[in-house]
Amino acid sequence: MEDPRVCDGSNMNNVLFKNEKLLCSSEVLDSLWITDSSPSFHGSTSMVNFENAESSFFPQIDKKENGNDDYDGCFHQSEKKRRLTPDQVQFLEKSFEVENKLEPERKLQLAKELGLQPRQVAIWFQNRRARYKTKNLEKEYDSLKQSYDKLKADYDSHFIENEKLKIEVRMLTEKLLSRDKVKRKPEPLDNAEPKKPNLGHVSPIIPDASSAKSDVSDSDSLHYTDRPNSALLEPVDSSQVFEHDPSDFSQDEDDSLSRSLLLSFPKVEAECYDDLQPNPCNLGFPVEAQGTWFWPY
DNA sequence: CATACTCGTCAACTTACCTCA
DNA sequence: TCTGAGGTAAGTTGACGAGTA
Repeated sequence: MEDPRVCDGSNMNNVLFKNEKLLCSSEVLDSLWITDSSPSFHGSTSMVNFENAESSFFPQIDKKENGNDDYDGCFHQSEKKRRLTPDQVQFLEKSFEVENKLEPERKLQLAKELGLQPRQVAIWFQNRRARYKTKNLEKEYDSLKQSYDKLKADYDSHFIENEKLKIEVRMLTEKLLSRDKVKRKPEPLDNAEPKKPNLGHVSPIIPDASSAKSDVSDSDSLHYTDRPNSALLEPVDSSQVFEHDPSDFSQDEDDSLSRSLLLSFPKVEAECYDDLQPNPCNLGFPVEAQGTWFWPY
């Protein structure tokens, strides 16, 4: 059914790689190019003379349906649209795969081979590029959605892990504080009183366990007793807090652990999630998910 | 050299037609 | 047979670059 003149490999190559050949051989171009001997192409009048055309594509177009009157008329703009034949489309597709842009020379060559007007070829390429772009966008969307879903899953698992760690920090903090209270009990009351006036301009040091936000940040200030005015910040002698008691080795260990936890966790969280926020796209997270990036301590 | 004009091409959008479930 | 949806060829528009007077 296919005319080997058009569809055999060598001929296809002549069309598809014409541009390359153009660069190296004008003779090849001449042989491919419009000549008087070409029965299927006569420049701008090619559509008028198709009755004599021997292109394999063209006879399928019309003779089935409309006879010779429409055979010519099918290319008049007033006529109804006609689909390209599968062979024509296949040929154009192969050409598109090679190069999706259409140089004028190639356009004319394809038009000649397919028995179409150069304008039809140009339009086909324009529409094909548009379809290609649409499909590409769909693919891109799918891939982005996949990435988003994966990131979301990661985020969710990190969030859960983070919640667990926060609970652990809170428990350890409370444990630490209750131990401090036990230590302070034997102290005479008048030792603490002179420091009361300072509390007026200093935030309370004892963290409120009921306030989630104060848990970590206040715990930080509790232990930064080496600051210059730490004496003013501390309601009790800081030396008592960090008093080294060789007899209570396990407690010391516990204290160190608590301290390191208190100091390090907020940092870790900040490092983990701060880099999510500067992303201008917010990684595509929905607004409701973005709200949880600001941890309520 | 700068400017204005023409021409060809492109992307984006729209319309009209065809096919098929 | 009718109909609506989807695909596709072709039209329209505006932007852009190259060539030219």
